[in-house]
Amino acid sequence: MLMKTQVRDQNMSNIACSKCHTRKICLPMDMTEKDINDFESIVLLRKAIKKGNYLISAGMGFNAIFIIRTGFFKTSIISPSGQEHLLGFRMTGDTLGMDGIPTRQHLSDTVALEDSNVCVIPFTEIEKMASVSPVFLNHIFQLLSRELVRENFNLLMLQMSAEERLASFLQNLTKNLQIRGFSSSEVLLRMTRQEIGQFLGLKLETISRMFAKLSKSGVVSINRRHLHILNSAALQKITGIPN
Amino acid sequence: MLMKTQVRDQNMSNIACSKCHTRKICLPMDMTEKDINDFESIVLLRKAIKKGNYLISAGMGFNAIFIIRTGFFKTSIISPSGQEHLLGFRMTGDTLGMDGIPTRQHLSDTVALEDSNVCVIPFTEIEKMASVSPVFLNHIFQLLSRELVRENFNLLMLQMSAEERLASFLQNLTKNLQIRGFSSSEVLLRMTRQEIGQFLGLKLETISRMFAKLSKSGVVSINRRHLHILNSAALQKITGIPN
DNA sequence: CGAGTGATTGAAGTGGGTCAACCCTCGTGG
DNA sequence: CCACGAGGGTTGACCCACTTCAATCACTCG
Repeated sequence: MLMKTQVRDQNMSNIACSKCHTRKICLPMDMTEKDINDFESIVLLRKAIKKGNYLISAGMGFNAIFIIRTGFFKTSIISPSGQEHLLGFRMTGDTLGMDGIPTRQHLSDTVALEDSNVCVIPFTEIEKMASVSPVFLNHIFQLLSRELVRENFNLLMLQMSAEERLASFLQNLTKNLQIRGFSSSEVLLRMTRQEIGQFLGLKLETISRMFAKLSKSGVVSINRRHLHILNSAALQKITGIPN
Repeated sequence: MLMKTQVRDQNMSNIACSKCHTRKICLPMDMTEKDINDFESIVLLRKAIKKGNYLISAGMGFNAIFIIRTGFFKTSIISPSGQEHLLGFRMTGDTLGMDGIPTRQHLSDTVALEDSNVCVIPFTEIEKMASVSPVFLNHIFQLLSRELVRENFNLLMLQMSAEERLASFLQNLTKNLQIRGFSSSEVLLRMTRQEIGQFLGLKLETISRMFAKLSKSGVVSINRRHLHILNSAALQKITGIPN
């Protein structure tokens, strides 16, 4: 079933990580030319996901991890009480599906918020490669623990006030956009107020009000999904987190 | 400096994991006799930690992971605003210090809440063993992702009401005690109301009030640190999480 | 053009925070 | 052996940040 939706990319005879624009983000810094070639050889597939579609569903069997080439995703879980909670948003170069490693079963949903494109990396290949290349094994550890750091941060965020939460969300978002070479002052939000709220543990009305507040104080200007960061220093001041 | 506080256990000529009572919790199920013997050979040290002392400080260099033989710990981080937030409590058989793997530097503090005893496992040995034993490599993955699952759960918890948070804290605690063969109905709390609050994102007064509420409705009885779970089915009902 | 979804804004309600007083227990030292 | 102090816990009164409910607005897309 998975195979049916996977298609070999038509635009390239083979997948050249060494020439990919996300290289700097999805591969470890200290990989040699040879390491990269080895890695290329196990990234055999691309997969396109339309906006609104699931790349991963909770409970689904785990057999590959994904790296986002282009697009934007949200990851979420349904709480026992039936509410959806967002674990985070992922963009170009981010890894998806790591949470399936332990149990060989995915724990969370991953949905495309715009038409997207991912590389598919079979986990058996990853294991093989990790067992012969310490550099690569270390990279996998790094990826896993990057997740841990992210979640730690989210935990801290949930203890802040509504304004601080939204400010750190925006700070984080723009930092990630900047790292990837996108504009960090002019942003098209890919998610609804409701989704931001589900991520930050707030109601959509509160998100709207906090945007209004940040707007009134001249920190941002916002019109529906079009966001301008006018004063990123002020954002830092609100969160207390240096960039 | 680390060496100074590490002492070879005096009571045993060498450390026998195969005979240790925490074996079922800290080692993977599918380890062969040989695997266990190999593992034993790299667990060379024990370390005793007095109540109130740090086993790990944030920022400290990472070179070993620890497994709790006896005792009880809290792990915490200081937020940019200077507040202490608890990431969780750890008991017999739990692993400590995994968060240092990525950066080779610990991210959080770990403090003993009672006099405790841990096994010290040098990370270089773990890496060596992981590169030759797929079973062991897999175990390390399992441990890392167990952390991820735990944090996911904490995120969900922070979206619940005060009563629900305390109930799921108690549910979790008693489940863990039960797995380890302790009484799950009669518990001596190792932490203060303040620490429970720092973990659940609530103030200590709120914890006290919620204990009073659970007490009034006959779910628990509590006197300072002495807790009795009178109706664990009611706890489940409050959290909505089956056991 | 009209329906539907997402966003904004106001008014009223409430869960948990804040502040403060008081209690209990335990350890310490006169 | 008792007095004392300190730290942890409880409880009440009040407050406020966020939620809830509801009305209205603004795009977008059949």
